[in-house]
Amino acid sequence: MLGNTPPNDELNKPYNPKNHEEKIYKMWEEPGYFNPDRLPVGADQRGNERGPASPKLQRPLRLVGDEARGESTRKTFCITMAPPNVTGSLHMGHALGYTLSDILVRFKRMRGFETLWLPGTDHAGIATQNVVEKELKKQGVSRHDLGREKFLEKVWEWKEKYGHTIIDQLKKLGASADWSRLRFTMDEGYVKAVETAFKHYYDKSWIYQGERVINWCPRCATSLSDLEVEYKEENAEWFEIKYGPLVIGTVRPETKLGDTAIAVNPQDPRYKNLIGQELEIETVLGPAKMKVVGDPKVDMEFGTGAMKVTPAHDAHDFELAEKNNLEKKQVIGPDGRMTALAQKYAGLTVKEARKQIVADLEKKNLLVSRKPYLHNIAVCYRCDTIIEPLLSKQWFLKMKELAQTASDAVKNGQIKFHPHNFAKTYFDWLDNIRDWTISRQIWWGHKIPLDGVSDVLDTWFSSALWPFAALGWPKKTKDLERFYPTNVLTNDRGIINLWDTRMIFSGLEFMNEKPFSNLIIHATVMTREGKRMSKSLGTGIDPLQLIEEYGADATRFALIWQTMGGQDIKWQQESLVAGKKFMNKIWNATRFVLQRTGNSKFEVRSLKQTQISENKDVINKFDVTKKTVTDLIESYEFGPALHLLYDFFWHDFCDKYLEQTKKLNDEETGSTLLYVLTGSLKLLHPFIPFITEILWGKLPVPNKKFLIIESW
RNA sequence: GGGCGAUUAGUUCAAUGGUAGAACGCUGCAUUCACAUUGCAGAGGCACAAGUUCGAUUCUUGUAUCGCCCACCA
Repeated sequence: MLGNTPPNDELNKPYNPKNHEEKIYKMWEEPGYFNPDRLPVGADQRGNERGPASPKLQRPLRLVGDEARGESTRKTFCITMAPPNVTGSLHMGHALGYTLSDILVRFKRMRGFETLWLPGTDHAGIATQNVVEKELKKQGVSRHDLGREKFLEKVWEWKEKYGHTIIDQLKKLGASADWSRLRFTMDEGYVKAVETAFKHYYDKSWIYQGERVINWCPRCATSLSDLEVEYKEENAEWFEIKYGPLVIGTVRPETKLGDTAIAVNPQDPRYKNLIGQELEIETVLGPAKMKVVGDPKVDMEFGTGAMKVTPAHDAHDFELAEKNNLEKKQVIGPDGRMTALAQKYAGLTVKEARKQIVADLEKKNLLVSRKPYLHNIAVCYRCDTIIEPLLSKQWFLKMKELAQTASDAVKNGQIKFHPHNFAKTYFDWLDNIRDWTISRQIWWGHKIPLDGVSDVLDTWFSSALWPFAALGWPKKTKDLERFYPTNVLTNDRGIINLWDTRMIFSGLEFMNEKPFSNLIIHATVMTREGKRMSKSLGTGIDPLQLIEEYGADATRFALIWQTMGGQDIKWQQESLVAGKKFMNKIWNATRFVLQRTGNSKFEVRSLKQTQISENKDVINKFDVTKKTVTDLIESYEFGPALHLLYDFFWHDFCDKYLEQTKKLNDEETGSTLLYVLTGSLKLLHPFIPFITEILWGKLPVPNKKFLIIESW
């Protein structure tokens, strides 16, 4: 079988990953070792051969999938891969997260579990639509020129062409995911899952349509959830404006055209006697009448203590208006321009209107003061455009009960966060939950399954179903039965509430069972200075370049080497050097052992009778190391596990024992060398899979399989 | 504003209620017999203050600095 042969080139002096990695990956993938249905079972008793592995030594695979199911008693282990965006390319955060998953998956596979790492990609609504729109723009075409149907065709075309980029990159990293099960959050079965989920909520009356003030991105022309809004500091101006007998402050004078009331704190001695009165107020649009309402949320200390109420353009004011039955005047439209209600300002952009209105206020002698003011502005997380809070009709999902079940599942220990601290982020969000705006006014996404609605669902609505939808739900598939609930999920802390929380309540709602037992929140890779890596700031490091230059093993080594107890990694290029050197050490130690044991009758298993105390020492030390490393991986302490292995292999095995054996030349030392080396390669394999597999192929081990499927 | 975490060698990080370790870097020596991507040796460090303790880098409290998350003040 093509690619099923270990590389038979000689072990040249310097280790060069480039010569090997691609070949090795094919050797794993083609026989189906990533696929739990095609894993060989049990030990093969046939061979007594020693010496380097030959392809003949590979025994035929016995299937453990559907065919052997009845008799299979092996336990399963499943991770559903956090599906990267189809628009994505691998960044350091991915590289770390996926390496961690791969370590666990390889470890469990070697421990004899039916192991599935289920991969997929996410359609990433707004992100993907933006990418394709940008492409079209180069040709001078907008999506509106094309129309919805044609535009969607273009997006699919784009997806077919570029959507696998990140998958190819994951393979370079060594990810042992079962690509034969690859899913996409908009593939046929997944559409069915989303529809089923929507219908379920709808029938429960948890999905409703309503008019609310939502976050609106004028550029993307869509609503956004609170979690999709980011804040930026901006130097603005603070205006104080005469409001009849009162003075109110604002940074956005243009929204005052939509004011329908004034709010004061009922405790405020200055104003409380005004509550309930209707004031005659001179505005830039002439005289207006405005009611004064009392609300304890008004901060007496802030500004003048009197607050204008703009129900159509502020979420809090909206609530106030609901409570007090106030009129809602929409003066800014979805295009970011003033509406007809703004009268003479209609058609102006927000910015233009502000300038004009301030000038008019001055003319009318209504502007009391203006001064520089530093504040936070809300911007779109995708395109950085300033968010306009707008009154808009959207679909919402009621969160109260879902939040409760999600909260309970973590409180009662069904689902564990690692590190546990992050559960706090989760509880805080759930405790202050608001209904989820699930509709988006873009074209690329899951259509809301109701007649006559052109909106699509928030991307996260579909991702929320991932752990079971990717296993086949709503169909009752064997995979679903076999692998759900999954064991572990790994991702960055940035999406705890965007994604993890929503998977948890979705799993509990649709499967009556948690989606995973352990949630590993991995470190964030920062720059050496401790700043966020960001493409736009040019502070990012491309893991593919590292793989190209140092090899996947050294890159994985460097990532894990720096993953210690703390949460952030300040990326150090030096750990790559350490990794590269370590690879070389392993390579050469193996060459040495082969020189000592090649063409001989050394047996891996004969060493237990050894009488030589030096041998005992190294063997005992190895056994302890093995036990500790196993425990560390089980408790997700990957960095310490790797440090321990490094220390043992380099300083105990190479520096001490290997040097000693140069003076001796008997069978016991040869066997001991083999015992410790082969054992070490196994322990190292999950971390640095390529080099260990190559070297494994060279060692005289009886009944040898590929290392990836050897027993731990 | 609220929360979480960090502060240890030149740098990035460990460990620890009683001699503080690693990697990379640095200095010296050695070796070409697995590896110069080497070996051996060496220099070099617990943010500050108070408390608990026989004893604190470790526990408690406070201060300072830094980072991250959440909220968002009209």
